[in-house]
Amino acid sequence: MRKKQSAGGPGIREVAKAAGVSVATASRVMAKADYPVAAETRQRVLDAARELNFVPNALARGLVRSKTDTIGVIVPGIINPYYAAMVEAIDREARSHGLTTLLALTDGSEARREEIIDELVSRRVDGLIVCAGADDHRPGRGPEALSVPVVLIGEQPNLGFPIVLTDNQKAGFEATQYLWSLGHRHFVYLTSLASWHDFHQRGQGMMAFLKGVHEKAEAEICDGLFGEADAYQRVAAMCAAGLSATAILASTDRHALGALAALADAGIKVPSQVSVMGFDDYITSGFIRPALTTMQMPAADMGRQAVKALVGHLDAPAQIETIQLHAVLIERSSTSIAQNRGPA
Amino acid sequence: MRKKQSAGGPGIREVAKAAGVSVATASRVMAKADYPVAAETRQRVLDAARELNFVPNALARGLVRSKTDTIGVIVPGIINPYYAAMVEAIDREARSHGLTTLLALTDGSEARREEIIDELVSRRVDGLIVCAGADDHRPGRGPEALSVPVVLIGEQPNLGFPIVLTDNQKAGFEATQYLWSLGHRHFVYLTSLASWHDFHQRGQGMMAFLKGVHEKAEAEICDGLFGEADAYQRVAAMCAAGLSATAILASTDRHALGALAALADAGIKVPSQVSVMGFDDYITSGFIRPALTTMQMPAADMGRQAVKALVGHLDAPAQIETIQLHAVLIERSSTSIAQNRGPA
DNA sequence: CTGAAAGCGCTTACAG
DNA sequence: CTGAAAGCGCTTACAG
Repeated sequence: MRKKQSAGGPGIREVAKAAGVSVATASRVMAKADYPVAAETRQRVLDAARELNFVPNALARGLVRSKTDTIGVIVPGIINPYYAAMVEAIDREARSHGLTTLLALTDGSEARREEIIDELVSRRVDGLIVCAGADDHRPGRGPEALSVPVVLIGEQPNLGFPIVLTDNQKAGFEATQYLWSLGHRHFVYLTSLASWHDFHQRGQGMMAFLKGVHEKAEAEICDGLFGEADAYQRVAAMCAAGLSATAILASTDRHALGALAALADAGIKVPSQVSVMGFDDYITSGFIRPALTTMQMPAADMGRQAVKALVGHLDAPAQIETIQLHAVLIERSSTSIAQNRGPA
Repeated sequence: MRKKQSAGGPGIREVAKAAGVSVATASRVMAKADYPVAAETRQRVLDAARELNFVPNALARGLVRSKTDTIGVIVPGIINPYYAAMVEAIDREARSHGLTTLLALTDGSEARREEIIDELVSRRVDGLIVCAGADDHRPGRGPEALSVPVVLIGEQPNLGFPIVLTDNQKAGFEATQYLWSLGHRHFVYLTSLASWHDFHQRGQGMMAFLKGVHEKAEAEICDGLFGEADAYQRVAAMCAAGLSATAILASTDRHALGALAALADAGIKVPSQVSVMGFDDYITSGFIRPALTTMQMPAADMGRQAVKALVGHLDAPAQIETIQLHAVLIERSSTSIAQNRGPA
C-alpha cells in the first residue's frame, strides 16, 4: 500500500494540522475529556474537528486500545416479545455504562451461535451476553476457550460463566398452586418439547406442586406445540373429544392465546367452564377478552442484571455468580370471574 | 507504546510463524479463499490457525481495507413487532450478502438518531439503513454530509436518499373502501398524532375515499392515542356516551386491540353491532376473538428491499430510487360474520 | 506461488 | 502542557 487512501473523511492528522497542534494533542482533546490541555489549545482542536466534520475512527482506536466499548448480545431472535424486551433493556443498560451493544441473532441454531461468537470476538467486543435458545443443548466454549468475559441469560448447558436465571420451576409451582386454590383438580399443561428448558421446568414445577398435595389431582401434558396455531388445533381437538380438564396452563402466553381462541370457537366459556393461564405477560395479554392470567417473567430485568454482572467483570474479574430472579403472578379474568373488567 | 500487548490471543504473526510462512501468506490463506497459494502451504497455515485458536482481528482488517462488511441499522425500538419483523428480515438478508448487521435503537429520539449515526460511522459501517420513527421531523444529514451510503425505510424528512415506502394512504383508502362495501357509513378513526406519518397517511386515505363517494358518510377522528390502554379508555368513553359509529378503523392493531377490549367490556358485539379493523397484522391479531381484520403491512419485505438497495449502492453507486410496497387486506371476523371461525 | 515492507488512523509511554 | 515516534494487527501493491 504505497499511496494514501482518500476515502473516509478527514483523520486526526488533518484536524491536528488545521488546529496547528500535534496529532498527540489532537487525540488527547478528542478522546480524553479530562486530560490536561490548555483551554485555548483545546478549543482550537474542537473547532477544527467540527469544521472538518471529523468522525474518529473507532477501528483504529479499538485496535490500539485493545478495547472497543462494545458488548456482543446473542439472542435467538427478536420477534418473540420476550427477547425483544430483554434486548431493549440490555441496550439501555449498556448505554448507561458507556457501552454500545452489538446484537446478533442465532435463529435458535447452536451452530450459528458459535459462528456468531467468533464473529463478535473478531470484532473484539469487550464482553458477551448469551441468551439461551429454547433448547440449547450443545455446550458452547467455556471461559478458557473464550478470550472475553461472558454472562449467560437463561438455562443453557454452558457451565463456568456467571448466569442470570428466572426460577421457572417455582413459577410453574406457583401458577399451579394458584389454579388449585381456585378449586381446579384436573389440569392440562400445554408445552413444546422436553428439550425446551424453560417450558419443561415450568411443567416440572406443576408436577412438583401436584405431588405435594394430599388430594386426588389429574394432569395431562399436551406437548409438541410451537406456536399459537399448534395450541389452537390441539385444544380444538380436545374440545371436540370432550374436554374434561377445568384448567389449562400454557407454557407461554402464545400457547394460551391459541387455547383461548379454540375454546371460544368451541363455545366453551372462560373462566366459568375452563380457566386458562399462561407465562410471560406479553403486552397483548392484558387486552384480550377474557384477559389472560399469567406469570410475568422478568425479561427486562434479566437483561439489566446481565449487563451489570458483565460490567462488574470488566472492571474486576469477579466471582462466578448465579443471579436468580422470580416470576410474578398477574391475575386476570381468564381464571377469575372476580376480575372480569378493566383495561388490563 | 513500547512493549507488546499480550491480550487478545494469537495474531496472524504467530500463525505465520507456526506454519513457517510469512504473514503475507498467512493473511492470504485466512482472508482470501481464492488467492493462489500452494495447497500444502495453505493447509499448514490452516492447521496452525486452528491449533492456535486464531480469531482474526476485524478491527485491524477493517482499518486497512476501509471496509468492514457491516451495515448499521437504526430503528426506534424492537418491542414493536413491526420493527422486530423488519429488523429480523434485514439481518437475514444482510447475512445472505455476507454483511453483518449493527443494530442501534433510537427510542424515537431524533437527537439520539444523529448520535447513533456518528457512532455507526465511527465504526465505519459500509452502509446505513435508517428506519423512520413514528414522527421523525427534523431532517437528518443529507448524502453530502454523510460518508456512507444510506437507504431509508418509511416516511421521514431526509431527502436525497433511496427510500423504501409502503403506500399508507392507499392502505387507508382500501381499508375504508372495504368497510364501506360492508355497508358502513359512520366511521371512527383511532390514531395518535398528526405528526405520526404512517398513521396520518392512513387517515388521509380514509378521508380520500370518503370524499370520493356520492353518499352521505360520517367520520370522526379520535386522536392522541399511543397504546392499547389509550385506545381502550377512549373507546370505553365513547361506548358510555353512546357509540353512533358502526365501524372503527384503528391506525394500528394495537389500538384495535384496545378498542375490541373496550367494546367487549361494554357488551357491544363485534362485528354484528360494530366492525373493527386495524393495520399491521401482528401475530396476535389472528388469534384473538373476534379475530381482527387488518391491513397487513409488509415490514419484512421493506427490510429486505432496503438491504438489496443498499447492496446495490455498495456495488455501484446507483440512482436515487423510491421503492413502493403495498399493504394486503386480511379479512377476519371482526368485520365479517362470514369469517367467524378458524385458527386465524 | 511467496516475502519484505509500507501503511490503515489512532493512542500512549517517554521525554521534555 | 505538548510533541515525536512506536506500535496495535492486519492487507496489499511491489518485486521477485
